[in-house]
Amino acid sequence: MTTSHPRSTRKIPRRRRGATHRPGPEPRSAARKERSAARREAILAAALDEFSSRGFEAARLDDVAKRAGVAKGTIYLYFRDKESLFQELIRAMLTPLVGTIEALGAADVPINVLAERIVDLFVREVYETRRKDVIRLMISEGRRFPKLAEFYYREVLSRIIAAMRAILRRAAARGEVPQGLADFPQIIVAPGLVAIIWSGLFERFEPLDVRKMMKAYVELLFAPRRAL
Amino acid sequence: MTTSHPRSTRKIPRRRRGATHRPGPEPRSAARKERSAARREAILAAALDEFSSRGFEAARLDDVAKRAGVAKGTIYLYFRDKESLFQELIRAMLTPLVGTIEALGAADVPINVLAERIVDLFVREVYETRRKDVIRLMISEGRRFPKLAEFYYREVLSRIIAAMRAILRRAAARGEVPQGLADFPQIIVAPGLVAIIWSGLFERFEPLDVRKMMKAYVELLFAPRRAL
Amino acid sequence: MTTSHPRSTRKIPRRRRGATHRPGPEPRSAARKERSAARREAILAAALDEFSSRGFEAARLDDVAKRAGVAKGTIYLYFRDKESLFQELIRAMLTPLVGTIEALGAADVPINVLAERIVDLFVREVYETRRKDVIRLMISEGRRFPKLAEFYYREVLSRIIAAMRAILRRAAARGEVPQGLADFPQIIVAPGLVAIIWSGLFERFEPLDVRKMMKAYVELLFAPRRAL
Amino acid sequence: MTTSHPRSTRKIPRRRRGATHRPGPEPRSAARKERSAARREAILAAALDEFSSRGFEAARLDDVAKRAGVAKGTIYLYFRDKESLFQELIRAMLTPLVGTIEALGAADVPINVLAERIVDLFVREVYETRRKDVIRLMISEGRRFPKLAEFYYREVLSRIIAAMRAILRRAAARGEVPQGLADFPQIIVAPGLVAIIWSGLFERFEPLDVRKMMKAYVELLFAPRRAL
DNA sequence: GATGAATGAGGGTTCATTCAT
DNA sequence: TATGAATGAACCCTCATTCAT
Repeated sequence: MTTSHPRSTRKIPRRRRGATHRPGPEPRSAARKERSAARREAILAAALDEFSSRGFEAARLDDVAKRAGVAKGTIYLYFRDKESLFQELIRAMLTPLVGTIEALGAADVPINVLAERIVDLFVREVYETRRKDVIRLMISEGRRFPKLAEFYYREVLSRIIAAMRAILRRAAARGEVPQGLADFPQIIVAPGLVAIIWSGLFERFEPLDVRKMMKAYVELLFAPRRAL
Repeated sequence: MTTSHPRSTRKIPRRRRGATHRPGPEPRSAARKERSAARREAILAAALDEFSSRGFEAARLDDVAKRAGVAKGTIYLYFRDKESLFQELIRAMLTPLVGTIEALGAADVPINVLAERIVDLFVREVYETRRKDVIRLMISEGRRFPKLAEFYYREVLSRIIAAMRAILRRAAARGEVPQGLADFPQIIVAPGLVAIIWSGLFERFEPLDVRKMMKAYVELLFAPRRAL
Repeated sequence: MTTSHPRSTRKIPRRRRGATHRPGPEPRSAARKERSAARREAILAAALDEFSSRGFEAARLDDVAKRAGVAKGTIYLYFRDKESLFQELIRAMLTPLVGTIEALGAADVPINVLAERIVDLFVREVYETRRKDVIRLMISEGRRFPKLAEFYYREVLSRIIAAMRAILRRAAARGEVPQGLADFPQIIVAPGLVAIIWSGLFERFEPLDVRKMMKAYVELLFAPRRAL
Repeated sequence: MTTSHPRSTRKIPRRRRGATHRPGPEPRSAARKERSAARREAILAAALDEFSSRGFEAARLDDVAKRAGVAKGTIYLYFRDKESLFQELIRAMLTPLVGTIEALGAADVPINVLAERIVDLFVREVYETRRKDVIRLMISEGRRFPKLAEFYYREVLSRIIAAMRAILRRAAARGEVPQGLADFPQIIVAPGLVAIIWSGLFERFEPLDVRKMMKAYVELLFAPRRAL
């Protein structure tokens, strides 16, 4: 199952797309290459802004272009279409996370120390950056981009989960956490995700101190236990 | 042919969409009333399907109508516009939850017993029903409907949170959970939300046994502790 | 399924249609500027045709576009919406009239000479041109565009009336017309308007020789009088 | 030529109309007949209100029904469709005028006396009544209803014009007006029409005292002349 | 007759995408 | 490369008309 509905985002491409679309312009000189990369970045940044505040469908490439300081057509020099732009945006911002987390997980330290590091990483590298918005986008729009969800699962999530699982297994072996927990690493990241969702929807009614919440969570999880 | 662009004369739609829009046709006879209610339900059900699979913006009222077995115009007899349809959908399905949860929370039983009840409620009344989709919609689209988010916060979330807090305070008083937890009831519901998100995005890659996960979570949280 | 009807969350269109809407695309090169102006003219001309034969409401922008040889969306590059198109059409074509009439009125010649000139102006510059249709539109649709009516009154009519009044006062001072006439310059232009209305409605049953009618009118008005 | 455009108001009737449509319900008893006539009148009155304030296209039968205090479907018991309603409205209100004017014209009195009577008739029977609105409608919408224009020309205008012509010929024979005037009776009614148009468009900027204007006009036309 | 719920064609407007310059 | 004018498919919403009750 991809989506219950038979139609893709845009049923049939308006006009046939050339099969030879290059992922970006091929600049000759180093200066051009630099300028080109800068434009690409500008477009991605603008796209994040627009997608974040309006959602994928409602965001207008016109606005992205304006915000990026380029012409509408220029976007198409760097991205095949709106969907590509969206997907590349998510890929570009989430991919780097994996390595960092895997690296963290490799350290052989007590679970509560590790937990603190992970929380810190989450807050500094995700919650306090644009990555928060990207994850929110992934959560909100991912369902309609099965390919993207698949990529995200394969390249990001599954690896983070694997790292988590390894950590949890080691911790369980040491008696720091219950055995069964390694089966559900989702539990570990759940409050982080909820914080992201909360910040987007309800912050204005009831602010949330993420760091404090994460700390409370870690304490809850890894407080010394009587018998396991 | 040189005048500057004049502004539109009529800025206001011909008729103020009044606050008194009736929630549907007002049928005279009982038979009609029944039929009317059935249609309303059919439209809401169809809308949930379409909104769920495509998202609010991308969903087409044409498809909603087709799926509900009515003409496009009929939708407008029951809902003012697409947005109203969306919001009523969410309100109608989430509002009833509150009472049930508050009722549960009133019972003065040990936290792990209560937790089990709540998990059961969540699985049966949310996760295994269309409410799961509605919550997913709320998460995905809520940002672009501030009024809806506010309604949801005020009428649903804040009351659920209050109930949770009460439960957690009682549990903390008994030494069942750490003191600080009552400050972050979000922690308690986090895995439930994550399960909902997961089911929408990654179920097909890696199925999730919610009941088991929730059980693991409850065990983790409320396992007997050494010292708090 | 019982909540009262919620109001729409987003009451304001995504983007305020600003006061700074440009009157058309802003072409860089001279060639483009020319082409752009030509398109604008083509759209206005087509719009006049369609509005004239169908009326504002019944006219379809699709037909305007087809007649102008552009795509439907192109219209929106030059005009904010259907109403703007209509209003600009009227403004653009009627504004230039004022200067000409005021200039005519400045000449200090006997009333019957002046009258002849005005009649000639009316026939050549209005009755035998598209301006006749524009005035007919103004008469037919003006009621539903109060802003347009106001503009028309302020920028066109009141000035024409002022010019007429000046002329009539001078003529009255010379004993060429009764004193009271200056209070009702509408009387002077009445047959012209009636000719325009007639041409639209009854020409096919009974053609009207405007020039002759206007001549008869002038003779009637300004024939030498016994005593005033 | 009917209209320059090839399409009628509604290209093709949505569904075939029965050829046997009766112009109104056929009530059995006198009471019913009365009630039926009253409804018809109510609908016509409501239609006049709505058509007058919005124009034919923009007026909604829903509003007409509401204003008339009947259901939407009821209108179709009395009139074939929106267009019929419009046309019958105009016919019903303008037809009675003819007799009155013809009667007036039959009196053999000096032109200025007659003129005064006609002015009085116009003000009391047209300008100060709903007939003013009907004439305004005829002027505004007539172009798109060639059949109606034809009816109006044949049944109303041509007869009024004939009456006017007879009057003017008699007056010319007496030397009261120039010979040529009988060729253009439109001139006589022109200020009346202009007053109607003015009242709809510009009254709020500059009120017009019709009676005074008509009086000024009559004086202008029929003041004793030196030589004709 | 009278009702008003239901229909569905129609049209204004938007916006992703293209392409001439 | 970059631009932005132009395109036209798509979609929300309206409302004349029908017809079951």
